[in-house]
Amino acid sequence: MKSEPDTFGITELCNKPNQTEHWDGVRNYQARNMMRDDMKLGDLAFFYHSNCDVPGIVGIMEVVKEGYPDFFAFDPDDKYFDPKSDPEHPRWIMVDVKYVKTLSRTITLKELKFHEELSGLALVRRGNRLSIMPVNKDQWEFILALE
DNA sequence: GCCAACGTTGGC
DNA sequence: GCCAACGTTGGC
Repeated sequence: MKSEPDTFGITELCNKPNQTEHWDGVRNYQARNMMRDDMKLGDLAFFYHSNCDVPGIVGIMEVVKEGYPDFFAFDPDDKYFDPKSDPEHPRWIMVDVKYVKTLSRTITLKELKFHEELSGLALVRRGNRLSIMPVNKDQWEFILALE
């Protein structure tokens, strides 16, 4: 799961009450569908810092609440307001994630691209701008072993 | 700051 | 349903 550290980095998540925060503001259907359909309680996710000096994986978090309406879309004053979404028919979904750990070092995008074993990773595929992407078990373990 | 790669919008 | 125009993402 990507986030820009200037906006919301892993340190911010760590400092939240209960080290938990809702992953709001996703306004892409593919990413939404993953939060709605695929992400289950207890699932782990990498925290990825994007659009920064050293893009890469910086930590791990856990899904502590499954998909529910992103209520920021209902607030006309919010940056993520979407008039096409309302409480009766919510268009956007978020999950709650809890901080698990910060990696001892950043596993950089450059590294992830370098390893042949990770060539199937959506993150390293050309032009992929999704903010949430799947990681399978083999990829997960391989990445963790790089730490 | 540049720009490639996408996603979305809206006219037709 | 097509596709040009536009906006956004995000690495570099």
